[in-house]
Amino acid sequence: MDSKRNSGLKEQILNASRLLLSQEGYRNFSLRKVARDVGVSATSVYLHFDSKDHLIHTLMEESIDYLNGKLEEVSIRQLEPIQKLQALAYEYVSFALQYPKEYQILYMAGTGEMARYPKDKFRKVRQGYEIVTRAIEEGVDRGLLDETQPRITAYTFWAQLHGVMSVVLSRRLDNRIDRNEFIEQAIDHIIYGFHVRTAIEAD
Amino acid sequence: MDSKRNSGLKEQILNASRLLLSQEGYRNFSLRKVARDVGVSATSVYLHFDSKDHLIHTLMEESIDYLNGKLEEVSIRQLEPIQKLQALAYEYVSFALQYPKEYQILYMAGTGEMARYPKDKFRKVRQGYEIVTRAIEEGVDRGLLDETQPRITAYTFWAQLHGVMSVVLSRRLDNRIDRNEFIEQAIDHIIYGFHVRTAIEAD
DNA sequence: GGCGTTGGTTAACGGTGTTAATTATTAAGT
DNA sequence: ACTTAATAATTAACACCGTTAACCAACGCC
Repeated sequence: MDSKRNSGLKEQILNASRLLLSQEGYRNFSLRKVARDVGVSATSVYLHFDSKDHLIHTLMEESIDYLNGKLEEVSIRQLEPIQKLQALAYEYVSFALQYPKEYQILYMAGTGEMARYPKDKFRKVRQGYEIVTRAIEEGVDRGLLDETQPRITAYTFWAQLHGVMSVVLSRRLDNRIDRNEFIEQAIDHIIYGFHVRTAIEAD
Repeated sequence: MDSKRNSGLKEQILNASRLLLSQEGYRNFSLRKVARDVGVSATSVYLHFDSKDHLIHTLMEESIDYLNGKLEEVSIRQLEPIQKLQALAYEYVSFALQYPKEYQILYMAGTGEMARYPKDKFRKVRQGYEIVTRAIEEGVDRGLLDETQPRITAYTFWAQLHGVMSVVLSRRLDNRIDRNEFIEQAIDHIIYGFHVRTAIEAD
């Protein structure tokens, strides 16, 4: 009925979903609302997505791909391992702050949505871990870090960051605390916790 | 129809809810299922709870109270600040591992449920932070820790722990990694990340 | 013309939270 | 013992949800 017959309905659905999901959360997110927002019948969503889950997972995958790209960019920069880890942390934080809708969709997901996330796409989820693991291994090789199991450390690193941003974005942060200061100190703590020998001796 | 007419229906509802919620997640949790499980009509739930949210929040509050109690116990023990922080961390982890159902209900909650959590009950949520903050302040006073803003550090501490357990319990942990080893190392990192003075010099 | 393919529709099914009206059961008062 | 009030539970209904099936309209192609 519009000028063009199908001016990227799929994209329209994704945009409306992104907005609705971040605004009203998973609980109040419904296909029928999405359909209403884009001015189309509810069942039309099924022309582009197999299910509500498929739609949500598409949204998640978008963000994962974007974030992975950003991390990869940082990863190939010629940086000292410690600075690289720091840069990775800030890149992650930047994504969360710059695209809160997208990040929230990811981090609001909770166990439920994650459990239903298709297994064959978990490769991408792991990609972030791989990048961090490589940076840590590099640090270990150069004698800057004393981590016996870089893979575990990578998980710890990621988990801590996730926890930090989870607190920041869910209003659980005491409002007497400045957000940026909190983030800076948190990242500082996380990096400092990685047994950085030279940093201590050099200071 | 049973022997006793109402043998703690409220408690039965809570038990069934705990189970269902942890097993099927928030997504597939429904009052009607709960009602069916306890063998009662769906609307009977409303005799004891104002809404689905109220039921869920009651469950959350239970766990928060329990955990706060455990943390308080640790807190009044006569321990050196560093050991106290470590003990608090392990208490938190123990709760998560010993009562995974309850912990999952809390940590699966995500932003949505948390946003709807009644404001006047957030005092209790903060209690955990207060306990950690006190421990850190004690460490600072005794010259054991070098933290300029204990409150921020407390939030960091908590956030990191949350992140770690979030990874552990949501199967996002690579299965080549031993769970306990991961947890130990993570806590080690977290504590070590707190600029610990004597620990470095004494070692 | 006829034909299938694409992009969309409406109708319907079983399930959901929640409310209103209704019935059974218990406790109290006199 | 009989009435009254409160309590505990029920059934019926509403509006919404994800999903499926059946249908319809426009287009390209022969």
